[in-house]
Parts: sequence; C-alpha cells; structure tokens
Amino acid sequence: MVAAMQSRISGPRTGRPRSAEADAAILAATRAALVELGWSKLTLGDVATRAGVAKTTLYRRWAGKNELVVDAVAALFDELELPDRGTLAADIEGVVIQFAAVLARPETRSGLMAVLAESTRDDALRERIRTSVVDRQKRLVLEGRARAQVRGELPPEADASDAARSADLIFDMVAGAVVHRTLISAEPVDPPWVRDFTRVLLLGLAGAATGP
Amino acid sequence: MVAAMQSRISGPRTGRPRSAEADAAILAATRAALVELGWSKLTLGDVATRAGVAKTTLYRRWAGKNELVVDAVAALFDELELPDRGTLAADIEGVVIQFAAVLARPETRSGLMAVLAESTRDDALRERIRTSVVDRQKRLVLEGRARAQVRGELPPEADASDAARSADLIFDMVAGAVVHRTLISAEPVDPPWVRDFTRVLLLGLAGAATGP
Amino acid sequence: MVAAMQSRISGPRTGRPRSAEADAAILAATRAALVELGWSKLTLGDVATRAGVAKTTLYRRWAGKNELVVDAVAALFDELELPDRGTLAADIEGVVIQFAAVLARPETRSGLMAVLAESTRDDALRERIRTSVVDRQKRLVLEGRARAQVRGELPPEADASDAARSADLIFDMVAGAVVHRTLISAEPVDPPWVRDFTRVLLLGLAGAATGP
Amino acid sequence: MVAAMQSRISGPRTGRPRSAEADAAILAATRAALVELGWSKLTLGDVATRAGVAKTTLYRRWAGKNELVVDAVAALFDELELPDRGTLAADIEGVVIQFAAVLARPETRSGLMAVLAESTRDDALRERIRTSVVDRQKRLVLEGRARAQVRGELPPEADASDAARSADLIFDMVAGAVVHRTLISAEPVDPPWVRDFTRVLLLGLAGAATGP
DNA sequence: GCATAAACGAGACGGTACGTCAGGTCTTGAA
DNA sequence: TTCAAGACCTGACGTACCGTCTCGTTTATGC
Repeated sequence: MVAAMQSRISGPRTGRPRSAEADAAILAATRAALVELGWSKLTLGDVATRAGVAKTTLYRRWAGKNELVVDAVAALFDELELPDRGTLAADIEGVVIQFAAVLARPETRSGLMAVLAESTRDDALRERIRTSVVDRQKRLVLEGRARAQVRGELPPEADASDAARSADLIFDMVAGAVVHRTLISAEPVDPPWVRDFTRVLLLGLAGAATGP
Repeated sequence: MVAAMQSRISGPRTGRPRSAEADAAILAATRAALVELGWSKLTLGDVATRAGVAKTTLYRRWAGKNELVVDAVAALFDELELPDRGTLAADIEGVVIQFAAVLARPETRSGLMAVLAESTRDDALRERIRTSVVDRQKRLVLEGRARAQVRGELPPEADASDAARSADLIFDMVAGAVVHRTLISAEPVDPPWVRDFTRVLLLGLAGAATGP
Repeated sequence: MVAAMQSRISGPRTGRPRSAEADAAILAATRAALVELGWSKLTLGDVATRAGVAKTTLYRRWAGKNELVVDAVAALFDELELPDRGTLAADIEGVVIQFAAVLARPETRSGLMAVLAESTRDDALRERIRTSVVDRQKRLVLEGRARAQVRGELPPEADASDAARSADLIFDMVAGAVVHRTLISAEPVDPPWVRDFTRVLLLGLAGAATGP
Repeated sequence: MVAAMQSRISGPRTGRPRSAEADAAILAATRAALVELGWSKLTLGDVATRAGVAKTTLYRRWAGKNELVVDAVAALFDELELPDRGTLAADIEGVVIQFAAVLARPETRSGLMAVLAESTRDDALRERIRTSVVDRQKRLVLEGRARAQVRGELPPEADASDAARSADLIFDMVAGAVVHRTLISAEPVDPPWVRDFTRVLLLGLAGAATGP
C-alpha cells in the first residue's frame, strides 16, 4: 500500500498507469503464500504467479521480500479496535484478545517475526515496520487511557513527558506479553491468562499512579 | 552442541573421531557471522570457511541453518544469573538488565528473532528453542520468587498449579516486555525504564497475591 | 525503408501520417548503436531512445531486430560503384577495395554477419537480405564483364545460361574471398593482397574462357 | 574441449574432479539445440537440461554462449581430410565438397556464422575461433600444395614469405567461395559449381606461378 | 472548423532468459 | 571413518529486453 501510495504522490502523469488491481492481488497472494508456505519458503516468483502478475510488476512496486511482507501484514493490524466495554479492565481484555487473535493468524506469526528479525539490521525496514505496524497500535493505549481517565479509573497525567513515557511502558508491557505468550511461549492467550494478566497490569498501574 | 551430543549417543566407535575443535570453531564462526552479516545473509558455506572447516563437516553435525543458529545463540543465555541483591525489586531489576544486555547483542537480535520466526512453522525447531533457550530462563523466575518468599516479600503459593500458572505469567510479562522494548520498539532498556517497569510489575504482583 | 514503403502502398489515407524523420532517425540510431555496441548488445529500446522515438513507433515499422538491422545496413552497400578504370584488372581491384571498405566498417561487420547467421533459419529474412543487399551487388559483376567484353578483354558468352552461371561463380569468388579475408581471417585487404587476388582470378577466368 | 583442457592444465589436485561425461554431454546437447533451434533461440538453460546437467556446471566450464558454441562447432571441422585422389584438381574438388558438407549442416550454418558475427567485437573470441576452427583448416591447403609440388603440378615456392602469402590467399579464395556460396548465396555446392570453381582457381594459380 | 482517425511519447504489462548465489549432497585423496 | 576440497543438482534471485498494451496528446485530412 505504502509503496503504491508513494509512487502516486510524485508519480508521472504520462504513460500507462499502474494497475491498482495488481497491488491488491499481490498483497492478497502474499498473505496466502505466507499461510501456506511461511516466510522462508515464500518466493517472490511464486507470489507473482499466484497474483497472475509478472515478477517485474512486483519488483516495480516493492524492493524485496521484506518490504512486501510488511505491507501485506500491516493491513491485518488495521482492524484492531477499542470498543467501549464500560470498564478499563474490560477494555484491556478486549484489546488483548483482539491483538492475540491477529498474532495467532499464520500469516502474521510467520511474516511479522521474520521481518522484525530482518529489521534488526535494516534501519529503513525498521522504520517502515514502526510506521506501518507498531506505532499505529499505540493509539489503542492512548485512547483506552483517556477513556479510563474520563471514567475516573485512572488519575490524569501530571505532565506530558510522564504521559508519553507511561504510554510507552504500557505498550511494551501489553504488546510484549501478548507477543511473548503467542509467538515465543507458543501458549494460547485464553480467558484465564487474559484475566490474570489484566489483573496484574491494572493493579500495577493503579498502584504506580497513586504511589509516591 | 545438542546435535553433537546426540550424535555421540549412538556414535561409532571406529574410524577417525570427530574433531571437538571443529564444533567450537563452527559455533564461534556462526556468532561472528551473525554479528557481521545478520541471519539472512549468513551462509553455511561462509561459516564453514570462517571456521576453517569443510561444509560436509558442518552438515555432519547440524541439519541446517536454523539448528546451527539456535545452538550458537543458546550459549549466550547461559550466562544469565540471579545474584542476591537483597530485595525482590533489586533482583528483578538485575535480571531485566542482564536479559536486555543479551538481547541487545547483535548476534542475538538478528539470530534469535529469525529462528523464532522459523519456529512458527516448524515444531521440532520450536521444541529445540524452548529446550535450549526459553525454558532455561524460567529458573530465574522460580528462583527469584522462592527467594522473595523466604524474605517474606511474597506469600507462599496456595497450590502447585497456581504456582506454575503464575510463574508462566510473570515470565511472559518480564521477557515479553524486555523483548518488545529491545527488539520491536527498538528503544533502550535504560535505568528509568527498568525502574518504572519493575515498579508496575511488583505492585501488580503484590496486589494480585493479596487481593481476592 | 522497405517496410516504410510497403506500409504506404496499401496505407490509409486518413489519420496522422507517419513521420519520415522518425524512419531516418531510427536507421541512423541503429547504425550508431551497431558501431558502439555490436549486434548482440543492441536493444530496440536503446535504439528508440537514441532516435528520440517511442518503442511503439519502431515496432510499427519493423517486425524486429533483424529486419531493422538489414535495412540499416543495406543502405551502406548502395554506395558501391564501378568507375571505369580502363582495364578489367583495374576495375576489379577498384570494386574489391570498395567492397572491403564497406565490410570493414564496424556497423557492417557486426550487423551483417549476425543477420546472415539468423537468415540460415529464417527464409523471409534470407529473402530480404538477398533483395536488399546481396543481389544488388551482382550488377557490378555484370557491368564489369560487359565492359571487359566491349574492350575485348573477355570473349562474349556462348549462351545466357552459361553467362548466368559464370556470373554467379565470379560473384561467389570475389565476394567470398573479400568476406573471408575481412571477417573471418580478419586480415586487411591491402594492395598486395588485392593485386595477388585479382591476378589469380583474371588468369583463371581468361584460361577458363579460352580453354576447352 | 578447450575449456576443459585448460582447466586441467593448472587444475587443482584436490576435491571432486570435474565430470568428463558432462563435458561431452554438454557439447552434444549444444549441437542438438543448434540443429533444432538455431543460435538465437538456443538458451544455456535448455542446453543444460538436455545434457542432464545443472546450469552452474555449464557456466563452470564455459564463459557464455559464444565460447560454448565455438567448442561445439569446432569438433565438426576436425573430420575434414585430404585423401590423395591423384591430381591437384581432384584433391581440391574433394576438399571443397567436404568443406561444403560441413558448412551445410544446420548446426554449423547457424552456429558458426553467429559466433563469427560476435567475434567482430570480441578479440578473445576471434582468437578462439581462429585457433579452434580456422587455422586448423589451413593444413589442408599446405598439404595439398606440397603434394602437388611433389607431383610436379605446381612449381616449388621461391621463398617462405611468398609461400605463406600464397597459402593465405588460396585459403581465403577456397574457403571464402564455399562459405559465400553456401551461407550467403544459399545455393548448393553441386558438382558443376565445384568443377567450374576448381577450373578457374587452378588456371589462375598455374598462370600466377608461371607468369612474371 | 471540427470531427475522425491514425501516429506519437511514455511507460506499465506478462513473459523468457540471463548469470549468480546458496542449500545440501556426493566424490575424490589424504589423514 | 573423518576431514578438506570442490564439483554437483536444485531452485530462487533480481535484472534486462522482449513485444504488447494502455494512456493522454498531437496532427493531418475530409465532411
């Protein structure tokens, strides 16, 4: 998506325009191939074939496997929402379950971890992942906290810097715990675990907020 | 190491014996190559050359890139310790910092994430990682908790099942937060973060232990 | 040229007419590219760019690389002439030197041999070469012989069939020797060689004409 | 052949030796592909497949299509011989017919001309062709002339330099005429043509030898 | 003078082959 | 039997051209 968008921003106004169908077909084919084959056995030639597209068409839009997979997986995270369930605890449980569900999908499991691994040596890729995937989920933390503060479940933040640090910490703790449980421990994120986790997290946050 | 050991279980007693130096040289070369090249550009041919060994020698001991990298990285985690720092908070801070230091190494960043990605589609590999890397760190949780219970900082567990569930949760939360902070957020695990994290975690655990 | 002409024979009478400049620019660009790159590295896209023309414009006129190169090279042969130098020997030497000069040009060397090679498997191409390049040079043989017969240097032919056969043989011998010397032996067609060759050829022809 | 030989001259004495069967299979497959497809549609991937060999094996021995085709075609010229037919005229006719037969083969027609075309821009290739193909046929001229001198059909050469120049000229004339007749005029080298050609050539040579 | 219709530039498109590279296996001779 | 060396087969890589196809634009003619 990102690639396609960028190419249109400063794109030429002459020549045959790029096919929008091709973009969609390639991303869908990429997700299908991730499900069937996993990241390491996914080949761009195969993706092109599945998409009914020539390899050159694929390379015209994405620089390589990593960029393609990031874009293919990023879309899956856009469906995360934070419906108002009435209490902070319920909100957290809701988002944890949704997040775990996305991570449990085979295309996410295999694709996301692999590009994260690659990103440790490729700053451009890391930035792309951060932009397309990670940072977009921080909104959930901010929204949930704001809602809880309206409800009086959490006190308002003292200053903006504290607020940002705290949001980052919460994000690391929530996303980290779910990622670890799902992808590393490879255990299910089932209701008991969610309840336990939410309880510990909320008590910790509450204590930290009122504490010294 | 594991591969080498296994091969000796039912190993031959005749012919030229395998070189022990080769094992060590290969693992060291693998770590060096991970640092320089990262997982995706690491090639077994190159590792063999660096180790001064033929490719056949390498394949005689490890089935492929993944197995080799797991063994090469696993050793790095064995150096984690839990020195008694007097309080549970200090103990947690200590292990978090150590853990983060190991994850921050380039050979771990790139190698570990990649094999974790592969493990999502390869049960044998997942088991190997769990055995060689993940489960070995749970001892730190168990040891720290036992020590805190002796000190009276935490109440004893009611029953064994609860104890196990709780240890798993703590492990997911600690390891998950550090992994996410280090490898995904790509932000430093610096003292302020460690302090904030430990504070939230401890308050949460304490609250959960005493509460209903 | 041929293509362009043909297209006009049954051409439409409406719509924008084809640009005559484009034809010339393309052929000139083709010759330039042949000089710089040789046949095998010449690409139609590059020729189009050099000519300041779109690829479609090129393909509208020529079916492919071979046809284009034939037309580009054919023009070079039209400059061959047979000025009357007074004797048959001098006439032959003159035409041999001219012919060698055309063959020695880089665009001819590389282009002509390549399309000849292609023509061994493509009858239409062979016919095109014969029409555009080869047969047009036979006129030199016929003209030279007629002139020599007028001068009394050669006897008149007994019958037309003999005359044709003999002209073909002379053509094969002259053109063959020059082509072989230039393109295969890759030795210069210098005055001593021309003198030697002409002497042997003339003595042979004279002997054959008078002999049994 | 040449490539294989060279690689063995300074070749290593360790490691698995190159397969001699592969060499032969590749050259045979190349000739077969030349017959079926011609030079321009011949692909190295297809040759490798026909030979039952990997592309890398092929590229380990030959630098590219041109080198491969030269070696594949060169072998065909080694079968030319000069059996003693009693007179110089008969000897020449014999070798002309043999030479024409080799050139008329589809693998030679298409392959040889193409590499000659390439050689006009590649000195190494020209040298290779000269060594592998062209110069080896000069022996026929030298042998035939020597035999004719023994028989008294031709006078002995005055000095070595003249002898060499004369041999080159004869070679250009014989080979050139046959090449032109076969590949360019695309007319058959049939007995009448051979007789006419031989007659003109011999009379010319005889006249030149005796004349001033 | 305005519609028609073809040619034009640009460049994306589906293909095919390229020459290279890595994975993993096999074959040699030496240790 | 292992080892170093290196050839081998397989299959993917990313690139280059091919010849075709859309686009929007230009330029003659003929109604």
